[in-house]
Amino acid sequence: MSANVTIADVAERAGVSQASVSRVLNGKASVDPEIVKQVRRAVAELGYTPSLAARSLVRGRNQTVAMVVPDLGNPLFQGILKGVSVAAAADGYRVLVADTDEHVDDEEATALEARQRCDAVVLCAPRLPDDRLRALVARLEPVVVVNRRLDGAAVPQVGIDYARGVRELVDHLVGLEHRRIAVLAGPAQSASNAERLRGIAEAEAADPGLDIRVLPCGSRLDDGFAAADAVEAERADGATAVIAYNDLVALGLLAALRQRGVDVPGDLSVAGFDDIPLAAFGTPPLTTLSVPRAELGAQVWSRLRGLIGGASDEHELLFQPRLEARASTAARS
Amino acid sequence: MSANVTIADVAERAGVSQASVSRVLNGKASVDPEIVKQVRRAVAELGYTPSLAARSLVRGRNQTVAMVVPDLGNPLFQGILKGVSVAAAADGYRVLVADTDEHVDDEEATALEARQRCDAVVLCAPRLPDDRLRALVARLEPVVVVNRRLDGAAVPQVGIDYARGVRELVDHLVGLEHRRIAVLAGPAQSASNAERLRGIAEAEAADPGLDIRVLPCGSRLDDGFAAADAVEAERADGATAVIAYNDLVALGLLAALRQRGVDVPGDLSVAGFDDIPLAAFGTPPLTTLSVPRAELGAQVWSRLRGLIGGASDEHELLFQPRLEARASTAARS
DNA sequence: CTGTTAGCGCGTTCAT
DNA sequence: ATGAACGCGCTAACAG
Repeated sequence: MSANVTIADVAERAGVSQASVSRVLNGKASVDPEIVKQVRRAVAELGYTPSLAARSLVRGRNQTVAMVVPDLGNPLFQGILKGVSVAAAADGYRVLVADTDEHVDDEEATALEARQRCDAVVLCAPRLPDDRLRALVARLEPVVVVNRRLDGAAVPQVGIDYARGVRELVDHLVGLEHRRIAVLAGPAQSASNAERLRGIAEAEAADPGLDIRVLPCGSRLDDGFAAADAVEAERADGATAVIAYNDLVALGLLAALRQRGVDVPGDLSVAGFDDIPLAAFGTPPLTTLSVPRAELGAQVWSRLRGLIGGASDEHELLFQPRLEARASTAARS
Repeated sequence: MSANVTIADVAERAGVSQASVSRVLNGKASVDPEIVKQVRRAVAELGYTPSLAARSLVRGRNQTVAMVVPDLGNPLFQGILKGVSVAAAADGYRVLVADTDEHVDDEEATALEARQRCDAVVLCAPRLPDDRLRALVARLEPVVVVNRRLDGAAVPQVGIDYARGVRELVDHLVGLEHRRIAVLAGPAQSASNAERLRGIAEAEAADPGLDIRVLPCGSRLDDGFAAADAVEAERADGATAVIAYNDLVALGLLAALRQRGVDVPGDLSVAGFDDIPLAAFGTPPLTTLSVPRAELGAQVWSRLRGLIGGASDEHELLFQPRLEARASTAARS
């Protein structure tokens, strides 16, 4: 039905010109009420639907934006995607996902290719080196950079204040009498990892009584699971708490520790980051830093829409994570 | 740069006709090697990129497919999305996500709208009544239906054999001496829930010694958490094992049970469905039925590609879930 | 307020 | 093998 019906068919059926049909469809100029009625009727009878392809060609717009992520398996990006997705949908936009599958070197090509199909892009590229990212962003143009700060680029950025969050977490732990803390670091090139580490360094500098050791780890469940040996070594060495790169890592660690008979938080306190849905249902429920993923996604869309509309915006929006103290952290015994 | 360079610019620069440029770009007809060289050079110098909008208009194709899901937060759909996404990417296709956010009544409109933007659609609509789904599918045409069977529609379907899987699970439990089993049902209108229930009924019919009670529940973490009271009542009544609708529900239940001091699997065995990444890291590790989400996604793409290419295919592909016996189920004590 | 005309950028006949 | 011309379906000038 609606398949091959064109605006010409509607025009003919309604006995008017294509232009008039176009006008009533887009509500541009004012049209004689009688014609409007005719057109609407013809549209309904024919089951006409405008060709988005043709519309895209002439308008130079798709009503589609791309979201480039390193890994859709990461709950953080899932949440942001969902947030962007529903916010964009409310404005008649759809989102195309491009998962680079952690292949940093494909990121530029993927993003560029995605941009071609869309009016703008939401870029999550935590691993891409600064200079390459800056260059990329310039070619992507209507773009908002998510979850990493980028100086010297006239592009809106929305992210999470990891440094401040992690300091809050350290304070929480210190309040519970912990002094020797192990930190499970994320992927080495990850920007948000660097931010966390910066926060750690600041916390250490502010409180000389602190002894924090950073252990290389990763960003996924199994990374956390595999870090158990190293964590145990730290514990033998006096560590009483660990801050994991994110909740996935924390949950993986929790599983490995339980398997080893280590009691959390009795023997060791563990904290994560992100407050993924499962965090509250962990064993024990995980202390973590909550970030409003959906809200963040909505803000991303809001900025993107502005850019698409021709606005310029190079502000940075930093969400403050909120400490969610749960049972996995407790006073040092 | 590459922005407003058109094929005409390339043609002029190369001193040939647009048609020739088009030919070398698409490798359609054979072209003089010399011209090929000229064109390639011009393309490179100008940084020309074909307009996908124009191409879409003339070809009637997007190189984009839509995936409609009820909830992106569900790990099952995430996995399938990823599978479809990478498989499609290998063929130069991208995928558009349309999350209906569990609003069954928007499903048709959303799917139709998505279809307009794309060459085909992957439809996950577990709640839509059969007749509406059949009607919808006809209008979506190149479409593959995921995770639910649909009789009387000439459309490929790929899903999971929930009925058989759940019987396998029951067998597993029976092998562990369980006879009184509670089942936490999923959303009432969910097709895959019905399949599971069918499996349960078959298992019961085959083994008169079995006593299985179905409890209404849901599909999410908190549904499982909230079901703890009902489960405890069943346990008081003699139930020694529970089969949850999916892993999320099982994990939620596990958390609630732990909170109540119920030992799993000592006091009660618990099993889930889907084998989401976190299942193996649960406390205790969750016995579940593993479904190859990525592989399933790849198969979905393979079928979809066939349809786009004009093939017809109305076969049903049913993946057999594999039992993943872990610590959450044990012999009745 | 309406219809006519001219593109948007590309693929594709149809001659040559 | 190549180029000229047309059309995909729509919107936006421009007249009237």
